[in-house]
Amino acid sequence: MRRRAGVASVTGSMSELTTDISHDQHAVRRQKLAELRAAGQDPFRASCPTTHFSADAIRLYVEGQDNAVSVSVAGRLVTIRDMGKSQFVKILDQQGQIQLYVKKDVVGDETYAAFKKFDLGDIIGTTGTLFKTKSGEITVRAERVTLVAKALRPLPEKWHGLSDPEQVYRQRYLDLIVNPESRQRLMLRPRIVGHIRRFLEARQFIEVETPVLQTVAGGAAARPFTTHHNTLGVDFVLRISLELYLKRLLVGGYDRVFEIGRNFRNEGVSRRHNPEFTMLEVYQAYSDYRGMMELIRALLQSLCSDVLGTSRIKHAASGQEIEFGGAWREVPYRDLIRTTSGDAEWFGRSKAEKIAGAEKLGLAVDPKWEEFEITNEIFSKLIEPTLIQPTFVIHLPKELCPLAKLNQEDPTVLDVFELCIGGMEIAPAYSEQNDPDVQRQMFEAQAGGEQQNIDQDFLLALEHGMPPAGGMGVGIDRLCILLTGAESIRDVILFPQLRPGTAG
RNA sequence: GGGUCGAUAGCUCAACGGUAGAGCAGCGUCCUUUUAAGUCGUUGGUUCCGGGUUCGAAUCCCGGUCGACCCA
Repeated sequence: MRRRAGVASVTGSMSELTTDISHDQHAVRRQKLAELRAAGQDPFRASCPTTHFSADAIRLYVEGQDNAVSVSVAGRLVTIRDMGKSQFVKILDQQGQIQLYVKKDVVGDETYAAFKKFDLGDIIGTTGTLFKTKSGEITVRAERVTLVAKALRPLPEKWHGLSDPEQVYRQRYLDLIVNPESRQRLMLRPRIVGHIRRFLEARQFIEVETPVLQTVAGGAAARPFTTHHNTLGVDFVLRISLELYLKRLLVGGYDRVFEIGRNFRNEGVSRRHNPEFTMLEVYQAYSDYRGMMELIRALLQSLCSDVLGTSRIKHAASGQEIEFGGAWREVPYRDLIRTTSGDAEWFGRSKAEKIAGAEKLGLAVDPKWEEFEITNEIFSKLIEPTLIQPTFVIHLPKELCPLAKLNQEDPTVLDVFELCIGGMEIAPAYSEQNDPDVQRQMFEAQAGGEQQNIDQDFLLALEHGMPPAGGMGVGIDRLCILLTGAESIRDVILFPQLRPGTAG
């Protein structure tokens, strides 16, 4: 990581007193680069026409018909098996690896001599015909091979790959080249996101983009990042949620709307938290939280069948299998609290009794907390981690969210659910509050003395009339953790946030 | 922010108070269907950084940097 290539050493054992750089791979490659240039070759070509990616090319092979199909492919040289006058090598492209067979009496002496100087890591292009080797691997019999871009640094070891987590994250490109499981996992994410887009578009949802730079960070309770606009002379915050702008669009007549975008929260970094993370938020006018239940279940089940090809996924942390098929468990928040606390009358207890009860359960409780916070500590510490199978926790207490509608039969709870899977909150959804006066009261109660943190423009929009709607947020990173069986958010984010440091 | 653990060759890892090693990669040789290809030879180190203890430190102690895990 913080090491540098050693300087070339001078060895007196050599016949002339020359600098021996044979141990210094960077210097050896620099020298090869200089030789190529001296010979009038371009070690960094402007282009390299190809006809196929690797897997597509392999699919063209017709059984029993060697050398019938010609392809041009390009990629990074990742394996070399040198047998003197012929070599088997493998190149890696976007689709994976393909083997090339480079034979001296096919490519000619001059090309073969040049090819022998190629290094692992170089990017090369080739044209040739497909055949099957005697061990059954479909391979390109190279007729031409060209160096397309020289690599001046060596690749990590081929068998163990790159395992230092710091280097994996800082030099993700190396991880992607040498660790196939990382490639697979990270390439699954765009397929998941693409599927979500197509799923929602098929249901007539409109995708939009709303501001990242905001004057009030609304829609969630989190510390924002602050920044500054020079010519306007105004401080901005980076958004912590998408909610309030998407609801403005409900007012504006976008009846089904969604955004997949980055949120920023100036809080801790952990296995489940990255300072910037991706949320899907979706709003459907004239629906409600129960409509969102149908939506998320259909979405996740279609992801399982269309992208993953299975409805059962191994949960890395617990070792259990998560079953996404069928109907999902639905349970009121208060029932879970009563069961876990072992106290059927929990919600009738005084604050002192709740503190004593929570401590008896082994929880550290701050006496300054409100009663609902003490209760919610039981949920987040003792209940949520145990909800491995998909579970809709419904009817959360009204203090927990100022943006949802109260239940009509029991106005102490909300018409909301929290979808928990794999011990994580995956998707909260609400029947959205659309009464501007109730919304204002909820904001004021939540803000306490910090009235400047209330988004007055949003309340003005509500006064123009917002249709009733179901709304839902889905943490895309957490969903990817779940669907890829990853253990950490850093394994599903290409470039997770680290302290500044130097790679290589 | 607190606790625990970690950093040694380009990469993966040994050595745990007494001459810093191996495999892969590199360099040189043999080999025209290999699959971690094989074969013979060989180079390569500020042991993360800075102090300290000791006759002697990769190893023990203190401080720092970066990372991992747990907790807040």
